[in-house]
Amino acid sequence: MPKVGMEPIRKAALVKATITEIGRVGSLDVTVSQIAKRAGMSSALAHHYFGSKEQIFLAAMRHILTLYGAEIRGALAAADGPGARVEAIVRASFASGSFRREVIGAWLNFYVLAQTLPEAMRLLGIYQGRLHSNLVHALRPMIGDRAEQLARGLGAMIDGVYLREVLKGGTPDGAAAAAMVLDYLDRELEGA
Amino acid sequence: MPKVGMEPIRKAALVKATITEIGRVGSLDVTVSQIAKRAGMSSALAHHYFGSKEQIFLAAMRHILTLYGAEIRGALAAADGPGARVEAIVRASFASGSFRREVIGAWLNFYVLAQTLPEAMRLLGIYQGRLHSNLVHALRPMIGDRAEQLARGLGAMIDGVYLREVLKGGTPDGAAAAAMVLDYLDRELEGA
DNA sequence: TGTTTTCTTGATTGATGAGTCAATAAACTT
DNA sequence: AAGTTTATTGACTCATCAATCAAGAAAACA
Repeated sequence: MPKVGMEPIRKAALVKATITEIGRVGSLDVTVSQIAKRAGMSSALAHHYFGSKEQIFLAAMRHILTLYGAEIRGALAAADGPGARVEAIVRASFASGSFRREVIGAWLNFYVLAQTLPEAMRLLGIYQGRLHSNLVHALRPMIGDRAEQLARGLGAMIDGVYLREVLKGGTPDGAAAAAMVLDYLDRELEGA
Repeated sequence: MPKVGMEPIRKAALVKATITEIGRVGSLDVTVSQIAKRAGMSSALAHHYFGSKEQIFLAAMRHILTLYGAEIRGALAAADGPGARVEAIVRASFASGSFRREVIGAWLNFYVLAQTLPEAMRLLGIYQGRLHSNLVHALRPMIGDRAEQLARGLGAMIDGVYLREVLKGGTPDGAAAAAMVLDYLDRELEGA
C-alpha cells in the first residue's frame, strides 16, 4: 500500500505520538516501539525516518516550542497597546494548552533532557530568549529602561508559577496562575 | 570481612552515590550497578538493602530534602528579626550547595519522578509546605495578612529564578539569583 | 517493460539491566 | 560447639529495547 510522499505525514504522526507517550508515562522512558505503535507504524519505520530516538525527542521538543510560539503570536495579534500585550503574553503562557498532561510531561522532561543534550538546551534558550524579548518589547513603552529587569522577573515568575501549579497535583488552574502573575505585574507597574 | 552493623553505612553510601550518579549522568537513567560500584559494593547488596531501584531513588530524594531543610534551619538560627529571617531563607535557597551539579540534577529529576511516583510528589509537597510556612512566619510580623499571598509569590519566584539560573547553562550565579529575588521582595514590601 | 526509488515490516542482533539465588564467611547467641 | 543472624558476592534469569537488515510491494521513471 505504499503511497509516495509519506515522510512528512509519518514524521508528524511520530512527533505527536511521542508527546502523547511522554505525557502518558510521565518520563522519557518511552520505547520507540510504543511511539511507533501509537503512531500506527512499525518501529523500524520510525528509525527509518528519524535515525535515532534522540532525534525523535528533539523533533518533539521543537514541536512543543512551535506550538507555544504560535499561542503567543496569536495572543499578541489580538492585543493592542503595551499593557494588553504584556497581559496577552502572560495569559497565553497559562493557556489551557500548556496544562495538558502531555505538554506538562514534555516540558518537565525537556528540562531534564537539557542537562544532557546540548541541542535541547539550545532550544530552551531560544524559548526563553523569545519570551524575554517579547516582554521587553511590550514593557519598554511603559517603563523604559526598567523593562529589561522587569522582563527577567516576569519570566522567572511565569516559570515558577507554572512549575508550582503543575507539581501541586490535582487539576491545574491556569486562570488562577495567570492572575497571580498579573497581580505581581500590577504592583511592579504602579510603583513606576 | 563481614562486620556487623553495616546497614546504615551501606545505605548512606548508596544514597550519596545515587545523587552523584544522577548528577553525573544528568538523568534518572542510572543503573543500580553504577550506583553500587560508586558506593563500593555489589549491585546485589544494593538490592539487598533497598529492595528496588525505586526505593533507592526515594531515599536519595529524602536526603536532598533533608540537606535543604538543614541549610534553611541553619540560616534561620543566625537571623534575628523578621526581615533578616526572610532574607536568610532566600539566601539559603540559593546557597552554593543548591547549585552543585548533582543537586541540580537531583531536583530536576525529582520533578519528573513526581509525575509518576506519588511518594515523590508527596515529598515535594512537604518541601513546598515547609518553605511556605517559614516564609509566612517571617512575613506576618511585617505585613500581616498579606503574608500568605506574598509568601506564595516568593516561593514561585524562588523556584522560577532557580530553574532559569540552572537551565541557562554555564556556571550558575547564586548571589545574582538571590539578589534578584530580594529586589522583588523589597519592592513588594515598600508598597505596604 | 524494466529499472530505480520510496515505503514498509518481520526478524534478528547485540547489548544492557533489574532483580533473584545459592553459596561463603564472619560475627553473635546459647 | 552448634546454630542463627548479618553481610556479601558471582552467576544467572528473564526481559526489554535500540538499531539493523533483508526483503517485499507499490509507485515513478526511462
